[in-house]
Amino acid sequence: MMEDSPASNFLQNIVSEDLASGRVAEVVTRFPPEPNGYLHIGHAKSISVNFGLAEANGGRCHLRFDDTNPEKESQEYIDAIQADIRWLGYTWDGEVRYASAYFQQLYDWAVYLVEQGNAYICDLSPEEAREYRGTLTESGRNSPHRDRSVEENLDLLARMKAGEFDEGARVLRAKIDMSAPNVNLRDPILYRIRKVSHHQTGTDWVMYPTYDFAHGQEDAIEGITHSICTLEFEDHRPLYDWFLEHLPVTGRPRQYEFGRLNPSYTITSKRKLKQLVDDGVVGGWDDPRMPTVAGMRRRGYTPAAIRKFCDMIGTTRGDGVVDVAMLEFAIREDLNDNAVRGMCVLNPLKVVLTDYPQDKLEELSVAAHPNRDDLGSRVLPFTRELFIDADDFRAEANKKYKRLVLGKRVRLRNAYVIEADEVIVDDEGNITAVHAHTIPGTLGENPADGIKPKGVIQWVSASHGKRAEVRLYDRLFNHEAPDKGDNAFMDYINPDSLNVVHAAWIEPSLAAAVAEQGFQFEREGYFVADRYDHSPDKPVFNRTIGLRDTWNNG
RNA sequence: UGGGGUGUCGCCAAGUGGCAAGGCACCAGGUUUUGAUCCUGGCAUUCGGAGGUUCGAGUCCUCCCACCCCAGCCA
Repeated sequence: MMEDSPASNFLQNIVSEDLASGRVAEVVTRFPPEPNGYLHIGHAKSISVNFGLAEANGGRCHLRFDDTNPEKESQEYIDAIQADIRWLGYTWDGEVRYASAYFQQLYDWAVYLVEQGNAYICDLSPEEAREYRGTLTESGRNSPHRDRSVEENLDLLARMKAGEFDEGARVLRAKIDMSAPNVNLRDPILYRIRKVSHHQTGTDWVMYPTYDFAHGQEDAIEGITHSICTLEFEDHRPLYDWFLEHLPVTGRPRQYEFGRLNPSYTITSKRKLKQLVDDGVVGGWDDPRMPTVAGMRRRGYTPAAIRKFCDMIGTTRGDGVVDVAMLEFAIREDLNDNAVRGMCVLNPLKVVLTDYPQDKLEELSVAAHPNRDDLGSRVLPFTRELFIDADDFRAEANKKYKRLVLGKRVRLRNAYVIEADEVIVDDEGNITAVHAHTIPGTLGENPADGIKPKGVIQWVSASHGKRAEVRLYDRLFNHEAPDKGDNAFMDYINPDSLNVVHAAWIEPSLAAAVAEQGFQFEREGYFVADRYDHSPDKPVFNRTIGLRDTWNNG
């Protein structure tokens, strides 16, 4: 096995050079979510990049809540985000950090900027400010308040902090350049008045710093060396640097951007994900169909698979759409290697083995995994009456059909080869049962007469099997790029994204599964015992992902 | 004639002037008590386009084209 050296990517190259040249002695990164929603697959990528870069280079990674806009944030999100990061298997350095813990320092720096003549209080209304800002192709105009004296600005700023002004009445702005081609540099807003309680600081503040005035300084305070974000912040980098240059900060972090992850058939806009939750399209942020970390967890995806996927797709400055098939591959690979096997019949059809004694019971000991002896074995009760899947029987079929057919043989997985003799039909012509007989001596052996069955099917003892609820999930959207356009994503909801089988049959050992344990139900796919609803008395499994299926002309 | 980015196989992605890695997907075989796994083989005379420099260019230069981001008192 090759040593898994850190995947080569442009960020690793930068870090390597910085370490080699001595620009930094240690790599310190940070994952800085705003607690305004649950983490999704895109965040998982960012976490993988930030924690991964630190891990691979003997550095550290901080977890910092970028909580500068209390209106949309909450403690619920803070708790969920921490749980998700831990579940993914990452450990942040030291305590959890909060941008809000730096509010006083940030305010002091705002005062400093005013004193230096680099910031001013502006009384323009939001509408006026927009008008003064100009457009992408036309220069902006200076605010009429741009040349207030330092004294007046200091007084106004203090009164703003004291709560004398209404929301929207005034803002603090940096004095940069209203004609800058980069719109972010046209006297950006540093502070806005928001008379709302903050989940961390309560009512201590009535004004809050904007992302631009906070982020770089937070990084500097924490000694972050490489501040990694996504591409859309690229235009903010000049501003990020401007503050670091004009403020008496000690650290000198640098911002680098990489391309956002966009898996096909999924949405990664927090606003849209929230809408799915609020509109009841899904059961919640952790609905197994959601691309959230909590949703993927409940779906049965594993941390190892998610991390593998993040490594597979690389880290670049491109902004393409990654085929979800890659994510699915990572999930299947991990589960195939590690999940215990079991048998489950989703659409039961009774099979009566007419030659098998009514009261006979054989307890077959079979491998838990086809090529992992270390995973042990399980016991399968074999009896006269069994259930097989209705799709695995046909009165007649062509030779491509490798399952049970009247007058033909099939191997019952881990048990006997049987041959179908008769179809039992009810008054309306529906098949209610199949009568069959076993081929003697076929337990672990091929038929003595040399007539090998063409196929193998799963089964569950009708008398010893357990009932279970099985939730079959499929992709939430039936459009490759549902995120394109404004609200079109609601039109692309897959109406068949959830199909609940209320009375499936599972082999008895599966009922003992512990919540979140993953299995492969042979020939059906990978399933996980539901994190919340599963219990031995009332087993509930979620389909994580189907098996790869190349039998495409049934 | 606003600024900033990105363009290498259907998708992701190596490649940093020397003769186009790899993965996913797909196709064709083989093994198989899972139509799974596994194994073998196939899959870019060509790198957005056109010129140019060079013995030699995906890599350098010029021009052009396409797509993405930015005009929140969101992040």
